[in-house]
Amino acid sequence: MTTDAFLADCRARLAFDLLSNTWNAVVLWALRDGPRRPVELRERIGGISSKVLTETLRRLQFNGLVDRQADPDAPSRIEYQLTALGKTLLAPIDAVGAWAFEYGDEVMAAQEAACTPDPQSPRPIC
Amino acid sequence: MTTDAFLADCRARLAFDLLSNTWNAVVLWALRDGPRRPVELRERIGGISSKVLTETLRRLQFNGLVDRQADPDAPSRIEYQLTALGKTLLAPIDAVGAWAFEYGDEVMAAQEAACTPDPQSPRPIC
DNA sequence: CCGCATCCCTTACGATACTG
DNA sequence: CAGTATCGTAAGGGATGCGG
Repeated sequence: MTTDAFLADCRARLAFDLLSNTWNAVVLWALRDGPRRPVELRERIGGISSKVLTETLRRLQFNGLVDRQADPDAPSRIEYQLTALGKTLLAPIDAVGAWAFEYGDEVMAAQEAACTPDPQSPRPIC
Repeated sequence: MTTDAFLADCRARLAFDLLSNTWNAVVLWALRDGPRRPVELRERIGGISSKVLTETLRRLQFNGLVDRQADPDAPSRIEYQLTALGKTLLAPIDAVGAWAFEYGDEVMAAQEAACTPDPQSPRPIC
């Protein structure tokens, strides 16, 4: 792959920007099984306000990852679903999620260790 | 994998938090080939200020992904390198980067399309 | 060169309340 | 239920300058 060039302002930054916020990846993931209504998404996800969910969906829509559709019979019934492009992002997201499951404990352990620091090391963040 | 549970406040969020800022992934990537001094990192990366780089490295250090070492001979010569844990994150990062190389064009195309909108669709972000 | 201290700005995010 | 409008806070990030 030798994606070394993605430093500076290479194209790969684009994907990191897509994942550089709290909710994009989570919402994409919540849509993995098929179309979902906003209220369903909020239930599945938990802890996301209506406003932020809408913002996130607009952002994903803007980037071509998500599609918005109103039920022809009941136009107030809205559904969102992944586009073909959006589905292709599930694999990388899954890779990140799988990593977390495997190494999440180590990260938390490191955080705790950093909070009871060896006094002579350059001070940690905490 | 069925990481469906990572919605709500599951552990998988941990990894997304790690990648939920502009520079963490980029700096990790810049360290992939071995130890680097801050000045080297800034050259490789481009567009990152000294202050922000330091903050980022502290953050990564705090999460156990990066290690800071001073040259015993010249203590003002500092080097950072990936920890074993940090190296394991390279694979998921690579997955994201590879995705960007493959689909980045489509994202940019979608962005442009959203900026010259079909007037009757729910307004895009722009 | 390292990295800390300031200052300032922008934006994400959250809570709440309100309209169709 | 879907979405918007406000308001407020917190944090990321950029620019600059200083001290070790």
